[in-house]
Amino acid sequence: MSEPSNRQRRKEARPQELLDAALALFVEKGFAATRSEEVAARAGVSKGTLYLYFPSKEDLLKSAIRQTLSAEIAEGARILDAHTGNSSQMLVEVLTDWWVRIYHSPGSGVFKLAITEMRNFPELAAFYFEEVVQPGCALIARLVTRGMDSGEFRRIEPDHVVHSIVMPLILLCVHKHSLAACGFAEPTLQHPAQFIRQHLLLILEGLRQAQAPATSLKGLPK
Amino acid sequence: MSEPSNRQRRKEARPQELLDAALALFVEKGFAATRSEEVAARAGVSKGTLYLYFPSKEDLLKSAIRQTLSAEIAEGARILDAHTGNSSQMLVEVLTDWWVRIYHSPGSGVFKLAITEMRNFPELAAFYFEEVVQPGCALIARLVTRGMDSGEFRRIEPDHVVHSIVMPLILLCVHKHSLAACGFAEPTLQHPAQFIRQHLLLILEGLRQAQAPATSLKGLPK
Amino acid sequence: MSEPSNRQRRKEARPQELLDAALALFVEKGFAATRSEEVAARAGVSKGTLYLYFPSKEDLLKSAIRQTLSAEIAEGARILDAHTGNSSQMLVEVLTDWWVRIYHSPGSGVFKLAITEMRNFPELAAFYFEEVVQPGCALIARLVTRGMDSGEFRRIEPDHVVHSIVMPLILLCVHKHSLAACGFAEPTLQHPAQFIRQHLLLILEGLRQAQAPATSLKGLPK
Amino acid sequence: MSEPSNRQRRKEARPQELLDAALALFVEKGFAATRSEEVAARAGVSKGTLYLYFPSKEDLLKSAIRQTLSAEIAEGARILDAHTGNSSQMLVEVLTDWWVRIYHSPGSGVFKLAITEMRNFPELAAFYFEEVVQPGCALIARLVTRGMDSGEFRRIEPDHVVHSIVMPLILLCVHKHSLAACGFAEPTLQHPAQFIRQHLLLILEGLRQAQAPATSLKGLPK
DNA sequence: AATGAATGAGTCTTCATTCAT
DNA sequence: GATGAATGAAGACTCATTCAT
Repeated sequence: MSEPSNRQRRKEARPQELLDAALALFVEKGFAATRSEEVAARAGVSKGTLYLYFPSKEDLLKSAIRQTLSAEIAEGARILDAHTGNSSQMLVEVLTDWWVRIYHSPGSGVFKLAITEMRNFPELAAFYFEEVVQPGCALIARLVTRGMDSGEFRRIEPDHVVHSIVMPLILLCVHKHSLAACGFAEPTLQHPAQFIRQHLLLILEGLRQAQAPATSLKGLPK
Repeated sequence: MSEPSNRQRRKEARPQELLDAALALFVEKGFAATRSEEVAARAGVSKGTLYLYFPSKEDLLKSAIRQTLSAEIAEGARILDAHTGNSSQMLVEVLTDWWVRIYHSPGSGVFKLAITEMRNFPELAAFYFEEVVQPGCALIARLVTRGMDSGEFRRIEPDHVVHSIVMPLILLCVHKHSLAACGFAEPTLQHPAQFIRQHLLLILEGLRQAQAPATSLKGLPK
Repeated sequence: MSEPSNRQRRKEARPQELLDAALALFVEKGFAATRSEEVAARAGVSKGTLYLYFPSKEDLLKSAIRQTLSAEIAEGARILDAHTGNSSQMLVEVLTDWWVRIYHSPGSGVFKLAITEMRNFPELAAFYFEEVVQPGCALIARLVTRGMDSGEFRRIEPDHVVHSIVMPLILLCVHKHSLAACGFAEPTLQHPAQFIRQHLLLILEGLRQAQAPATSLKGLPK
Repeated sequence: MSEPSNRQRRKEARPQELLDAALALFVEKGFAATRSEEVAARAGVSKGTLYLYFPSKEDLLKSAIRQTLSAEIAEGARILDAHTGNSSQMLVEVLTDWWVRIYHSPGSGVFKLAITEMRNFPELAAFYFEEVVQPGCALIARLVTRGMDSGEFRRIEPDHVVHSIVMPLILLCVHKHSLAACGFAEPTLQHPAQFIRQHLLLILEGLRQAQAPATSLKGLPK
């Protein structure tokens, strides 16, 4: 019943504050180019304190990546599996909503970070592949397959389709932390929700049965 | 008729050898994590020699990026503009061939490198945007617009389409130097030519006029 | 009343310890030939610590020079201006005492150092000229002029006299850190106080009014 | 009788050209801060050529110092010993002429260089002491003693007098290559001949027998 | 003889990590 | 727990010297 003291609360929040700071800086500048003192400063503590919570800079990287994004992927799986609309709608509506959330979360940076640091830290590659890429792809593959099973989509190799769907979504996140962050935002990518939607609509059109009347999504006025 | 001496020949080849070595290592490990001595060693020379040809490590990075890829983009523009087939064919055939060449060239690494280092070196962002992104997008936009003008494609916002087309192509190159290089090759992405083709066919299907019979590409057996 | 901890005390003393070490080594070996690690070692710290207090070796040089000597010059001005004896006495007695103090202080090395490094660091030239040379010369010029005004000295161009007076004093300091430090001490210069005195007596004799009886300094037994 | 070819002439002149270049640069920047390639460039040859004539940079320094100045000192001794005027005249006239020649010769830089590098190269100290300092002082000591023997000068310790005479002359040369070279020329020292003369006149006055009428130098207008 | 490409030891400087306070 | 002074290994870059041409 006793309130945790302010200090107590700070203490418990520290690890997360440090991870947030680390993630932001690693995404921005890269692991090697980020000084651990910068991470501490951004989290509002001193250099020494960082080492009370994490044994090394490398450990900080791994924790930051591990902790972020996996949850978002899992959440996506839950939503999609819970959903019971037609597949076209799910493909466009649900996927857009889900990814817009990811886009605006700190997790969006993990794609860039993982790509960048993977080759220097092989454990990262394994983790990223197993915890992010595979579940993510499986998630979308399920969605696509369901649509084929229901007759909404043509029967083509689902794995190819999955990548046509997901790769722009990922690169959009990467773009946010590279070109866009440098002020070179492509106009098309400045409104992520719209871009994602249009992209998925185009894919949807490519997937649809030739004869099937486009009745599943009514009025997609932009 | 006099042969250039071996030493002479090496001297002229040195800058390119160093740039090649630098590009490969920077793409693999990142700029900050690559030691300049490693670059020299990979080019078969000593540390000091590197500095005979490039004034600093940073300069080496910029030169390596500048020199690669721009030519490939320009080449793509030439091919596409010279081509006079129907747009569907160009979208699938010509784009696939062009990108497969890029995928297998050292330039493929530049996408990853640019993404990674851009925020640390703003000049890189400007260069990459102006010399790679804009020409590349313009190239594809021309192709798409042409197809709309000829009645082959539906009239939708071309910029969105461009990104749906190109983003997987770019991420495929990035993938080559990240997950794939770590041994986590997604099966679908192991045969780039096939993946690109299937991706473009899916987009093509999404672009095509509803009533138009799919006769433009005869026999697309996989 | 609480004692500053040993660590605390060291921290405050560090900059001066480093400056002392730097001055000694730069005077001995020259700026370029002194390794920054040597400076640190002489101050009893490690390489890295040096850079906690000074941003660069060059900065260390400038600080070392700036900090030393100016105070001695100012002190000289104070003494002389406060003094109210006859000019002959001041010329010989006060000047000797003042310069003997300089000779035995670490500041004596600054003459050599400034001469040596000035051309590589133009700011040093400006500083040395304005803070050392000009005040020093002005000081002695005042003394000489006073003697002329009082009728003790002949009226001749004071600026020439100033240099005849001061140049041996300066070169004596330089000598301490060059030939003498190499073991080639000229016998005459081994007793700086005596040499200075004899030099100033000779100058005094050259300055004195022909008819003036040499009563101002009684008994100059050496 | 055959003219040496141009190439021949160059070849024979090379060592001296290199020594001149080396001396100028070492005096200006110091030994450690001068790159041997700079020396070669100033002499109009390539780096490699330097090493055809001198085995090392250090050797170049020693040769440059050894070769310069000793001759000037010897020449001074010859002139003075050959001269048969009264000592006052010699002190002022001959010494001024001699030193003005030194001041304007490249040898003037050797004083600064020797002072600067002596402690890093002990052989230099020995050489400089034996070949420059001692002969130079002996020369002036002879002059002074002669004047005492002839009754023109007071009998005081000649060694002190020697240094009062010579130290400003030396420092004047040092000044030429330090403050003056940096654009901070003291007005008094801008006309070396005048300064030297005035300095020597002042010393002369200090040396002269009290009762002796100043007839030895007639009309010393300025 | 002359050149200048190449070398690698040497130096400045940074920064992850430790530890006394 | 928190701090930040101290460390020293590591890395960018320089330059005296060599040697193939």
